[in-house]
Amino acid sequence: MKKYLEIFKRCPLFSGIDEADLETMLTCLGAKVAVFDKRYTILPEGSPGKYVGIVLSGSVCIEQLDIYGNRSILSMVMPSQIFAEAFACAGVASIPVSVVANEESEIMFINIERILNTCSNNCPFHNALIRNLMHDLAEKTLMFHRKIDIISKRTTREKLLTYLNYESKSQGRMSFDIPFDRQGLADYLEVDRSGLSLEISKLRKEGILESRKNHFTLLQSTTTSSTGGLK
Amino acid sequence: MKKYLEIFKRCPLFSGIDEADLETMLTCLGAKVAVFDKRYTILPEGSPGKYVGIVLSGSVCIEQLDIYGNRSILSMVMPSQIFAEAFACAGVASIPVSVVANEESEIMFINIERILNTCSNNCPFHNALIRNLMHDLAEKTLMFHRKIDIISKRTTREKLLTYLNYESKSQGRMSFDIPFDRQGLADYLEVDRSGLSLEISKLRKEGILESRKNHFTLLQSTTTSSTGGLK
DNA sequence: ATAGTTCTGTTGAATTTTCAACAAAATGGA
DNA sequence: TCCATTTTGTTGAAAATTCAACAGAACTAT
Repeated sequence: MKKYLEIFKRCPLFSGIDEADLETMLTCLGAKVAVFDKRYTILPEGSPGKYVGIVLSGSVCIEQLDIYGNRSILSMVMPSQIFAEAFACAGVASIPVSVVANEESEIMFINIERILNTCSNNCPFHNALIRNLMHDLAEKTLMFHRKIDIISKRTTREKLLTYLNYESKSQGRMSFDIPFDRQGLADYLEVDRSGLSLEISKLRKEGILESRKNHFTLLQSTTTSSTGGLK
Repeated sequence: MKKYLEIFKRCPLFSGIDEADLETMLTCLGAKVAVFDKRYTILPEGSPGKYVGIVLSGSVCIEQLDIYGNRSILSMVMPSQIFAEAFACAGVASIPVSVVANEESEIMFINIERILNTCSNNCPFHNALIRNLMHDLAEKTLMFHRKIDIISKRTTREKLLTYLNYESKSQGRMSFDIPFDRQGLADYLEVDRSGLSLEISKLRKEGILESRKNHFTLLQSTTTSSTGGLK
């Protein structure tokens, strides 16, 4: 477990927990680690919501397939972030999404019961973990607010620019990578891939952005949401 | 406070708290009640995220206006439900939504600090409240999953049917009221109002549903999401 | 290096949405 | 009850999206 120390330090679930206590705590929580190949479905839709997942390396994709096979991406989860905690905390019988490895990934699982129920050892950290879960869930709610703000826009262009502005703001620069390929970005923005490619081309020709693969550069303070945003 | 007892009993924030302790607890938490007229903006966008709101009567609308004045409705909050708790728990400086009274409404506010920080009286209920908040936030996350599932559909018809199916399932009947008027429903589904009216007419003519004002009846097990859903 | 596979950008046609405008219906007060 | 206001349904035109198909680029594995 030593080798994941840097991950644990940044993990919202463990914030405020003393490094020295981590190992005993993880043992007490019955944490298990597993490795998954790229594209492996870690938790298929319908799985019981019993475990909180922690990405130790790689990345996973929270997605949903409709009856036609169209994929909707809810979020990407990067190292040190957690997933499926909402289903676990709400105690849902079967989760409404799939969790898929975006690349080879190491994942740690903790049974939520071990977190919520104070154990026989009277470990002192349960209350801290619950507070951390509460804070994390509040942040996740904000994340969904942003996602809804993005996909509630009526055109592909507006969705894309709103997304890129959020990404730019959160990374603190005008030039940044995004964690999606084209199809992935389309599935996150909930639009058609070819229409998205077309729109990116147009924006490039209009001098509003530059892009190369999954690297984007915004060329104007295109604050779609305050300056008036380019028609 | 006595007259709100039934509300408090059903409020997710207070679940598991003994009736007899409610009054002292609310005093200790510094809970304040205020009444707002229909259409009054209870918390404008940009307000500090300091308070958790509890709807005692009436209903409020969590909404967002874009630069063109288009309204997006995130959710309706009914009596005994709470709102703005995610902003409070995440400690955001300014909330990204407005909270508007949908009708004359009585609202109770509690400063989140009073909940999170154990007070000088060493009140025993802080841990219970934090657990309740955690659970509530997990449920809110599920609510947003449903909302995203709805608005990620590509056509107005699919959005509407997906929404009505959720509503039907959650109310446990095929005939039910929804908490929106036409414009409100359009703003929740993130579509054009006139297009929505048109689609409702079509569905009625096709014998898929009946509707009268905000009362809808689904005439087929239109499980848009499992049976195949009508073209 | 090469062959096969996957990803990305382009195009045109069909479908759907948005927008504006207006009439009919419903609502709320005086 | 009647008037004024708000809400809802309809329509046609313009704009945008989706869909299918394909070619070129990029990537993988041998």
